[in-house]
Amino acid sequence: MPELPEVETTRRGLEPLLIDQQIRTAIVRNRALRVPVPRDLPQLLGDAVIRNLGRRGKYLLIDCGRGTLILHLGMSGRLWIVTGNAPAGKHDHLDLVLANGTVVRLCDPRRFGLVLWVCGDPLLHPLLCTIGPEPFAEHFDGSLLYSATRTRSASIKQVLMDSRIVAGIGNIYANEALFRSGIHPAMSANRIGLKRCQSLVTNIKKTLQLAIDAGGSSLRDYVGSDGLAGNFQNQFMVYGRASNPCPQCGTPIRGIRQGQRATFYCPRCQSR
DNA sequence: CGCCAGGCCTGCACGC
DNA sequence: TGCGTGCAGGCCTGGC
Repeated sequence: MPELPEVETTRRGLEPLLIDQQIRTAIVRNRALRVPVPRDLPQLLGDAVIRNLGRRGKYLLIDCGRGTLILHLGMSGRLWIVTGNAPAGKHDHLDLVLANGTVVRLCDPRRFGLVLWVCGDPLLHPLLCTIGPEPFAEHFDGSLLYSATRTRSASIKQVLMDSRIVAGIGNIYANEALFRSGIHPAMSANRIGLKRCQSLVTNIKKTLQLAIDAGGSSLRDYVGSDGLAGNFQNQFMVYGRASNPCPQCGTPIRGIRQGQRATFYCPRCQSR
């Protein structure tokens, strides 16, 4: 589920509650995520003080001084603050218990997420060191996307979802940004000119920002750290809207598949 | 029952 | 030879 806007919404929601707080312990109920949760997480985290809450692409980075807890929410993960004494459910695999009593809970029904502990620079971890520019970085601009795509004959949509090109863009936001730029998702990336790359970067930033402003998108199970659903799904132009009218021209939105993933576009507004 | 779902890694066959 | 590419499959549960 979570793409960059949902992870960022989670980060912002948790930040004020976690910064400078001491961790009492971690409760691991199920280690069987995509990568096994470290067995000794309670010892690694116990008494650590959270210095900073960061994000790289779709990864959440909890800086504990002596090391960093890296979380990825996979398709169905969610981090939330336990209110009251809510008993752990079937898919609540991990709790971080703070010294002040606050409990941060990781729920991930499909278990595609992961929890890692790294010492030293977390950005050097093999899973993070190949990630491309953050979409909001100033240096991520049209000319960078243009040069990064010259050798890529794959479709622009699949290239946008390649984290080595740009961080954090998944299926929803690739579809939405391409619509906003009027680019056909099946167009070969290396056939897109500089002007359109510039437009695409502008619309990637714009779409992600609008989604963050809306608290992310809530499909199926996603809710933010405060338990509230985001509502960017109400602003989807094309995603999930096959055969509904294009918001710009009224032509029915077309749904196709690209590399096992659902793609949605307007056949009139988006050209090759 | 089969199919679908927001992620991402691996391995394979293929063509240049 | 060695890329990049396009697939398929795997990791899981739940909803329709």
